[in-house]
Amino acid sequence: MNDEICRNISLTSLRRLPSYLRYLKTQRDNGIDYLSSIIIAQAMELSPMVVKKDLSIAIKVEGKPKLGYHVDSLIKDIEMFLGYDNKKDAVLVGVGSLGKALLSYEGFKNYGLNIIVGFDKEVNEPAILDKKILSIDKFSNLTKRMNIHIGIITTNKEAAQEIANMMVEAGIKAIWNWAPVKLSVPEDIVVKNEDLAASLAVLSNSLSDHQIGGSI
Amino acid sequence: MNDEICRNISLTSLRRLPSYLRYLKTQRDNGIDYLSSIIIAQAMELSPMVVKKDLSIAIKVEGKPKLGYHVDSLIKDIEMFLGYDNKKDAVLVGVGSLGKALLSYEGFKNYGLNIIVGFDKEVNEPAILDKKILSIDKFSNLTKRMNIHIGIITTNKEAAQEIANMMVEAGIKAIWNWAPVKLSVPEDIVVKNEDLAASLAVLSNSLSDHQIGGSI
DNA sequence: TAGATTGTTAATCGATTAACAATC
DNA sequence: TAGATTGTTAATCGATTAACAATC
Repeated sequence: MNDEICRNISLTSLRRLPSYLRYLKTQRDNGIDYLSSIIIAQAMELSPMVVKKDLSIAIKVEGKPKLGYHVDSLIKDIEMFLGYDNKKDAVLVGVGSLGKALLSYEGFKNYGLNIIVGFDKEVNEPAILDKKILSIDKFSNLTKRMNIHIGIITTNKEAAQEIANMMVEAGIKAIWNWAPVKLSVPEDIVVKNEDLAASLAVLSNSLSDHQIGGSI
Repeated sequence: MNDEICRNISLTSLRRLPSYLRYLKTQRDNGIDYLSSIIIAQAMELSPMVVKKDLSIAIKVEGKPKLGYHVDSLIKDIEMFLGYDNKKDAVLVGVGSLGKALLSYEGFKNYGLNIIVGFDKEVNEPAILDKKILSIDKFSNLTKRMNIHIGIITTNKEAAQEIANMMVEAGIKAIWNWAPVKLSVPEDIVVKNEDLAASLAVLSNSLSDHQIGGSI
């Protein structure tokens, strides 16, 4: 009766989309025009059902029975869905070794993310590759002026909450937090925690005696 | 009838354990002796039920009705369960900016991981902090001799598969892969992919119009 | 046309949430 | 004892898997 019941986009599907993209691009570069869910599933070690469900959330150009999915269209659709088409600007605070690593990571531009500048308390070097490093004093002003909505925190855990507050004040809407703390932010701010300890726990567990059920 | 049916340890529970640990340690340092699931849940923005279920997978010393959990015992139990008690040695291949960041990340020692050495094709500096950097030629020999079972790949995507093969040959059992490729390894090798693109997809999605249901 | 693969609807499975007896 | 909080067993919820009609 109600057509507006929300489309079921699962978090796990969303997480898998970037890896489909990687695979599809390599196949496109090999000159492949069409791929079936069966082939994709084999290559990515998933079941064809999962592939079909996942792709269905992003797809505009439907697959063709017997042929499969048109690779070029599929890539475009997924990129569109993931927002890789319109580059998103981000700022980073905390130019330690991790901050430097993210600032110099070339891959982000493929994913629609553009870290335009790094901030730190002390500016020891003027830039990392082509990214300027500025004093934290200039954060608010620049972020507001450039209307930036994504902030990346790579400070130590002591500074993280303070930086988060500053980000919120400056109009940041989404925070990618690499510091090992739980940030408290207003409800409308999205926080994605990159928890190295949690990753490690999963890996470590797989080497121990008491093991969780599924695959990682 | 069958007592041996596997205990249900969920992946999500496992991932949350490190953050309990962080919270419990701060509270212990504040001089708190007992904490109830209700208090913990509030602090971590979970429901008390989730807390009780999560803790129950790791716990040896039971909580006390009316009082709650004994913080010290709880910390010890979780650390034991996560294997933080016996430090695990790991080796890292690919001393680019990301590799350097991981080599110099102080936090790992709290999580029972000890990256003892970094390898690269070209050795531009002899060490990062106290971690030696060695030529990749020495990988197999050293890894076998020291009987190391965890390998971290922070190379570019072109080199990753080759390095994975080398690791497997040298007796590595678990691989933490930061390169954006799907590695193919024998079935008994555990691979944990750290997929920056997937993280970013989730963050990015939250800023867009078509949004997934749950919280991140 | 026959065979293969699609998108979708129904069944299964597993994790989260709720309910509750046990107990300090 | 009464109240609070535990651990556990049952109900709900959501995602994964299976089944199948539609179609190229």
